[in-house]
Amino acid sequence: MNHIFFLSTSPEILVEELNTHLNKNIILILGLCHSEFDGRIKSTLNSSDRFLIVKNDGTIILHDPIGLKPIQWQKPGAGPIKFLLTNKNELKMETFRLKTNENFSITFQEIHSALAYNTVLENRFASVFGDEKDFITFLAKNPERMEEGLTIIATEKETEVGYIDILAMDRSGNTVIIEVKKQQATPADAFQLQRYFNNLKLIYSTKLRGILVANSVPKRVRRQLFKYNLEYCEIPWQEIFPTLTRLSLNLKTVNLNDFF
Amino acid sequence: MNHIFFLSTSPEILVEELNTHLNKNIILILGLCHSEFDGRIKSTLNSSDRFLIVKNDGTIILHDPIGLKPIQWQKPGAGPIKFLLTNKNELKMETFRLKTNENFSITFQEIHSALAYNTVLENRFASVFGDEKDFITFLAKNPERMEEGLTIIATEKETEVGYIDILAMDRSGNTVIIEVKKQQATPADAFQLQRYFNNLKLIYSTKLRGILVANSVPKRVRRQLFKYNLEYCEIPWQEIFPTLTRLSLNLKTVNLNDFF
DNA sequence: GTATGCATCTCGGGA
DNA sequence: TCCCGAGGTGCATAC
Repeated sequence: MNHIFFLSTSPEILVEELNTHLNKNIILILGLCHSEFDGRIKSTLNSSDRFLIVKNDGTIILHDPIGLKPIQWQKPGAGPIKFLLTNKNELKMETFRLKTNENFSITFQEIHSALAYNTVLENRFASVFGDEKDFITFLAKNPERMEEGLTIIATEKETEVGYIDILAMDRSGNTVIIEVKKQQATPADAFQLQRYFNNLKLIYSTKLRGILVANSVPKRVRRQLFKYNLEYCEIPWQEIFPTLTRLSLNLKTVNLNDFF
Repeated sequence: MNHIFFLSTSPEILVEELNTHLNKNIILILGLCHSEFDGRIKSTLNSSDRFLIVKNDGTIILHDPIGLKPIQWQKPGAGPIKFLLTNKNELKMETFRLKTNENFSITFQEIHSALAYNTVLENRFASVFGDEKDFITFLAKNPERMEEGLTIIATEKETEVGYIDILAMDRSGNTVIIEVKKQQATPADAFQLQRYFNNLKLIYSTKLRGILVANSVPKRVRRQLFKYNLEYCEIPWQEIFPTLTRLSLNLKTVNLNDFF
């Protein structure tokens, strides 16, 4: 059973209500507010109609009428959050995070609407398919997509300068460093490969190759790779992975049919 | 004047109401839902109590009861968004972004609460102090914080391999490349400096130094820098800048340049 | 429009 | 805990 609590828009009443709901029920407040965050950065907002969410884990999210990212926020785990009345009888939220010395305060000059609610059914499981790890797994199982005759040695191999996505060996016995990017390659990606290459070159001398695998590789990045004797391989993962998910979904159906 | 519209929790009525509010008023729905995003990645959520925001610019934000980041979302500018009834009489939201071939749908098995509101006062101005640019400005005015006798030559200097944060000259006439990070340095930051260094080495030969300025520099990054004859300088910007903001607030009438 | 780099990045994994 | 790198990164800015 879920409960919604419609709260008062009068600050004096609301502040009491909020302090009973805080950390127990999720709080939503719509109103005219100004605010200030002072910590890792100092950010000041003038009066405007905004929308505040306060979750039970201490998450604070302040939204403007447009845009995906909140205009100000606080990560979970900071607290304690305090609701109080200013000497002008305005509702004020305050919080302070000791570790990072962060202050966050919001003052509501007007409350348009406020409510609290609790959730009973919380199923936080999310299945995700198609991230870089899935791409690496796919490539490790299908190395011929990159080059014939590749043998996978390791994935996520740790080195002094970072983790190498895939380490392989080619037909000619060269060790091959493979850096994988789901998206279009950037100059920074090429430098990342170069970083691994330079580090392992000290060990493998000339028997070493480096390949940047990406959804696409712009000319600028190709030239850069060429300059350092590195290679690239374009594999359109963004086209491949939807096909794979459908295949896996089809297989799941077959398994279910076996049960009936 | 601001308006709050409390909407029906009956799907049949709600779907009509939502289609009148869509793109005009911000919509909030609390309910039990499952959902799927299929585009750059495939993400599936099982039934759980969640909280949906639909803004007028097409932003869609779906929040779990905990956590800062939405569990699923859509950036502004995609649309069109559609609300409809499934054959089970459930409220369903659908949207499709042609350009990136992204599908996003949310199905509510139960509506706990729904409302819409419009905002009149929208003052989106936010003042921010303390980002990397401010750090660079501070260092350019206080080069002795990094090293005695430094003369600033340029900031944001463009090169073939990117922008150099600060270019300076030391007492001995060496050109100094300075890469600035507000936060803890990462191996990638060290390599970025190395990029600039290698590029300018062709011009300045041995009369060139590189310094990574950061809030802190982990040992592994120090070793990496040392290996390539690069240097680092730890400056706790996170401690310095709140002092600066307070000074500037107290002394607005005084010439700030006196302090820098 | 694309390219580039910062971000109060956030988040999760691994040592 | 710190460190490290991916992200449906988002987002502003420069071109």
